Amino acid sequence: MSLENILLGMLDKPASGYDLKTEFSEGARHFWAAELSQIYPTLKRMEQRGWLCSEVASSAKGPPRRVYRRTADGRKQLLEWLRSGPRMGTERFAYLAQLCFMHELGDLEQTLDFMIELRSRLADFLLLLKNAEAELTPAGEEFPESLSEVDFHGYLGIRMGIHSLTAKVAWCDEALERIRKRQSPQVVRSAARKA
Amino acid sequence: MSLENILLGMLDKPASGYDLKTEFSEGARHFWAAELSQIYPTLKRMEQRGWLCSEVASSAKGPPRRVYRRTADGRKQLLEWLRSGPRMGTERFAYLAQLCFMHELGDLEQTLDFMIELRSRLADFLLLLKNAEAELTPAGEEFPESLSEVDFHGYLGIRMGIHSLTAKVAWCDEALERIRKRQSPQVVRSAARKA
DNA sequence: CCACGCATGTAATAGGTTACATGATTTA
DNA sequence: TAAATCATGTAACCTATTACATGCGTGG
Repeated sequence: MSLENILLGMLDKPASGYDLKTEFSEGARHFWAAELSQIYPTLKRMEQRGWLCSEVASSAKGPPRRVYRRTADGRKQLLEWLRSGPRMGTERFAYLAQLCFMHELGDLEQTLDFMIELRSRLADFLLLLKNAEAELTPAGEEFPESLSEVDFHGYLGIRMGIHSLTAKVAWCDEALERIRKRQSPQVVRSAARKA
Repeated sequence: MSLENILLGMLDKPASGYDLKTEFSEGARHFWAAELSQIYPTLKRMEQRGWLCSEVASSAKGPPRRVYRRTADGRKQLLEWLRSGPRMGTERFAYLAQLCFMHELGDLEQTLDFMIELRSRLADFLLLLKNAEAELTPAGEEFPESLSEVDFHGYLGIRMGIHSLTAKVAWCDEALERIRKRQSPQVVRSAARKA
């Protein structure tokens, strides 16, 4: 199960369920999503299996926290997963499916609106990743050779996301142009002369 | 549920569960994956809800086929989904998570092997999409304006996949170079002079 | 005192995978 | 006659989402 292994990977430092959820939300973990209601039972199950251990620590603000750390067995499990080769086939793009069937609406205007909204959402996400990248990038140094092993791998992951999202946003723009051209060829041609 | 709506979208022509599975596997439906064992019960459930109707037809080869077609209610449901705006947040990239935690192995050589394998898998998939694109592309015509509404939308979807995968493969190459540079800076620098 | 952020969880339901079970027809 | 392709499904299990329920501490 991927989530279990991802949590093991994130637990290179002790953390509570709440901490882990925060990490998922902050965009650093752009490759996966999980809700608290899934994280809590998963952590409990992993502890029962002996991959984690936990202790309750009182918190400055709010109720006491259950802090997890991974065991030797947990780390062993993580390494196995890492060595098992790239796990593919979990990709699912509902929005692409929607686009492909959009012709059923029989109205290109709605395809256009859809693509405008999609572009905006993808661009927002891209910005998030670029911020994460900026945090890793120290100014005026030999880069990325200067990074630690941990940050170097994080950097590779973030860059993959940035490349893919940049390409998607660019394609949204091209698609928008094609749709507008299809709607009214003349208008777009004169707009193109201005640009 | 996305799968239900996707099946509704695919059922613009009558088809059996087996037919639909074939369509998923052939790469034209690169945005989603589903197994037969999920498709059959889903179709049954949708028929009970009145979104589909079915009849058994004998087949030339093999046992008789249950052929589904969508009802007016089914089409209504599809249109609602299409009008609900882009469905985001279902993306999950297990392989990116693996890459980010790869430092735990403490051996860049394994990161390298991982990226080589990943690149090869992504490139294979890209080829599949390019073939699908070629099937839509008639030679020497006004393109894509000449396409039907259905094919135009399919074309947009395929192009999105091609753009994103091309970017990912390119990033694999850049990542491989960075990893090699980190392993042995001198070797790569002399190789770069040759190129 | 109320809203907000911190912090934990459960229950019900929905969605998805793997393994199993069956059987016809065609091609090598 | 054995393997491949066509064709349908069930059962057990695992994974994920949504809604609900609880309660502390701080700042306005």
